[in-house]
Amino acid sequence: MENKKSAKYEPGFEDEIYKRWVTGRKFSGAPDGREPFSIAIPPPNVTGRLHMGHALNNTLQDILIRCARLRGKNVKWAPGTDHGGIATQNVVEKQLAKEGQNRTDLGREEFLRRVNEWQKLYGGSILEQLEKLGCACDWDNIHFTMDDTCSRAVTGAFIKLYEEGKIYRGNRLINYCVRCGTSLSDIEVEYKDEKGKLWYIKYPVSGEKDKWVVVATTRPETMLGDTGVAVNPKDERFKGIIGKKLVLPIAGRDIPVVADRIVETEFGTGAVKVTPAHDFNDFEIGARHNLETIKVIDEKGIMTDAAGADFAGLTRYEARKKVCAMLEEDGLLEKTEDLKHSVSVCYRCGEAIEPMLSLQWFLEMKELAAPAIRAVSDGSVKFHPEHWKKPFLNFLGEIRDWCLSRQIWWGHRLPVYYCRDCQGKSEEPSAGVIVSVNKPEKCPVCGGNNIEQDPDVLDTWFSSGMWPFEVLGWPEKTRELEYYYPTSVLVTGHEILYLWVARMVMMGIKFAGDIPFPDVYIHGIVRDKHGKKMSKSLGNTIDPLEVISKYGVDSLRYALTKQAVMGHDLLASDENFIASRNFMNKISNAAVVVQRLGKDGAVDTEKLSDLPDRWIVSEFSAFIKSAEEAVDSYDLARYSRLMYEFFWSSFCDWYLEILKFRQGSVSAAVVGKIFKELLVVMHPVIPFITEKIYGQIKTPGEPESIMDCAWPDADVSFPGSRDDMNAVFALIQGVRNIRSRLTIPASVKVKIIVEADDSVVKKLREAEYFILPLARAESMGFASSPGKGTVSFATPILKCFVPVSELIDMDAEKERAELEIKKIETHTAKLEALLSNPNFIRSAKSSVVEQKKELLGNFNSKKEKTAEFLKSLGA
RNA sequence: GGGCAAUUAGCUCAGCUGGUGAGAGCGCUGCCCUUACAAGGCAGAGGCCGCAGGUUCGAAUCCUGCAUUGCCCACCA
Repeated sequence: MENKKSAKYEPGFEDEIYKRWVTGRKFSGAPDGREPFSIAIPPPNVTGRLHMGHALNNTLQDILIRCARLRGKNVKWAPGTDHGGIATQNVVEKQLAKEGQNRTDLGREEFLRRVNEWQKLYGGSILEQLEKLGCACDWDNIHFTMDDTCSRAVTGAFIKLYEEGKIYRGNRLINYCVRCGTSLSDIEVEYKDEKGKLWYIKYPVSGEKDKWVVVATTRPETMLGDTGVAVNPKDERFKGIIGKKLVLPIAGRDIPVVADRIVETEFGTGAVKVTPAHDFNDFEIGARHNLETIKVIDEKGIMTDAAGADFAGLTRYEARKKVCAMLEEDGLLEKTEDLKHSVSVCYRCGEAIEPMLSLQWFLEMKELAAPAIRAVSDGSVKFHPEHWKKPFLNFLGEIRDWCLSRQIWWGHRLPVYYCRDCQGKSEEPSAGVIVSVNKPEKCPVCGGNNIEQDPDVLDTWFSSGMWPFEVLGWPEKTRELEYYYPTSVLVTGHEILYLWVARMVMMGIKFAGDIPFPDVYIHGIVRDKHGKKMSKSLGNTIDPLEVISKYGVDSLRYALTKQAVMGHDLLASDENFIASRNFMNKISNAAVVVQRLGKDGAVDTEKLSDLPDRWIVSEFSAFIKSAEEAVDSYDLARYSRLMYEFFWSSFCDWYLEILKFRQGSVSAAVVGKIFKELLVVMHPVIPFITEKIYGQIKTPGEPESIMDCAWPDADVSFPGSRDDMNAVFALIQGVRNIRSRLTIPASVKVKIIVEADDSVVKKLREAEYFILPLARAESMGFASSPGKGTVSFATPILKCFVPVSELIDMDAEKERAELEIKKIETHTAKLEALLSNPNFIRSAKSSVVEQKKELLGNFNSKKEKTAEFLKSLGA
């Protein structure tokens, strides 16, 4: 105790604590009579490595979980991983490529074996990284979107939807990524602004000399698949040409001119080439006018035979060049213009999407969306912040059918089988289709055994859409499902609102019979210190694990949380982590003081007599209340800022400083109690340091772990204590201000003389034991005639004089006093005007009026006292 | 084209269900290694709260318009 005890915050102790939590089964949840609180983790991809987004997302969840647990709820945080279809397949394929192989070399079975192997080896590392973060996940129940439970759920759901006629197979225009080799749903497509060109091409009118229609296009290579040209029916320029035929250049085919309202007269030439097989608009135009569809680009991005002998086998980009060259040669290329337009790209690899006609499986969405729309509209599902509600509803309202099938191998294979014999007998798309959990022995129609399973797998989002009830055991009617579903809240970023959240709401209502969660807490994204989005290609990523080893997990968690203001992105910078680390250091050090000050013990906080005790207890209660409110409204940034403020300013800067000068043991007991309870309240955000310190200061009868402590009560407070303390603070700060202004060295003690009412004097006497040391004063006297050579200041309830004859600068002091009076006058003038305004008196709440009156009184009182001081200076 | 958000101290951001010397962290200035903490303490400087209107007794806070930035959605051939 006599030796200086180093309390520097040195991370590195966390793993051991985490191990204790796990072996102590602190994270496991099982149904009981308490109120449940559950969260299904947004499952990271098995390929994932912890990034700042994960760190933020999981820290926030962990805070909610730990908080709920401390506040007496039965919590369950269900962890797990997502198989991540395309993403994972891409990763393994890349690895194969390094070995000079590709997946077709291996064959489906062997490839899947490799992915599984890979997944087993690396898939768990993301979860280990969550442990590093301190996440209180229920590790006894880890799920994986391709484990047995999830697979059963997925197949069951698919079959049910098929039997209800919501899943169908159709030849439709879909988005296809030629690099990933699969179709994508419309929301897996991203748009990128690009500088492109607009080519103006002449399409000669069939049978008429020197007459042509000029069309503008950004993709000249698709003209090989043109089966029409469309113009707006109201466009006067094309009145005579509608219904005529044009000769498609290069191909030489005749194509009709049709009128369609979708065509903008303003854009380009007002005439659009129509390629129904490779453009969504064109597809619709084609459908409306019975135009042929000619597929000129295949799934590999290569021109098909239908593109003509000159082009078949070329890539789409080679074809573009050649088409342009040939048009130029024929004099049919009128001009080209630069054009900025948006290009659709694959959200997994960034490759340009090729819209194409393709036979795929779709899920009819309108009916599924309807109850989800209702749930969001009536507030059964709420968004925090609320402004996401509108775009979410908008998405659901305009939802299109979901292309479910993916032409990759890694994923849930469609539970769809084809009887090749029956298929051959009919043109019907449903002919020979058998949807079944297992491969049927024989065809139920023809009895044959020429049966093959569909090679495609399901969109990975289909299985994650069922996550909140999959993790609780659905379709089994488990006790957990019964007890923990719906989960309490979903914590996620906004980038997967449609891709994932919307699907969960729809599937939850459809299959689990209820919304999956009543609250969706949407946080921002973590950017670099310049506000740029972090990306590997920019090289500006910050590895949370590095931050953890450098500054400690708690520092990372705190730094992220304090910035997690609803609706805002956050910045990851060293400055932030350092500030957090300093906070941890302060806590470590405060623990030393608290321990030295002594013992804990039973304290009746309701019978405290010492002002600072009464004050800190009241402040603490107020803090807890605000902290609870903050957590209940998912304002975790506020929660963490509140704890910082209370701890640093109220607890350390004032209370601990005061206690150093207090005799007796009551305060020592109070400080122990409050500090311990403070650790409990801070624990959800900074779990490790609080557990560590708790372990050091806990007394024998108390729980082993801070996780089992009770959340403190917030109902003790002493009404006048804040005012009284503020008055004392004002006195101390006034004296310190004078000391600083006159650069009185710390070693020199001053005398202070106070002029005040008896009641004030009495309180100051009681507080004298800490006023003197904190103001560095040797004595505090009470008098009304301080004599010459003093510097002074006033608060509303007292005047204070500090004799400093040899240091005083009369002119400067006068100036200060005059300035102070002027400042006060500007405020009193405003207040007086306000209070003499009958409208204000009439309309404002009486409490506000009272408050203003008091404020004016305080100003006046202070002004009066300052004026007296000015007078004494001889002004 | 439509929608949403942001704009407050040199920097990064709180505050915004209207109530009156506008807050924090970092940075800056001055004094202090005062036996928890220099990763600290104390005291300061620094803000027409984006611009222009409006509502109100009262606006950083509500409304309208504008500007700048960012994001989302859309059938920009």
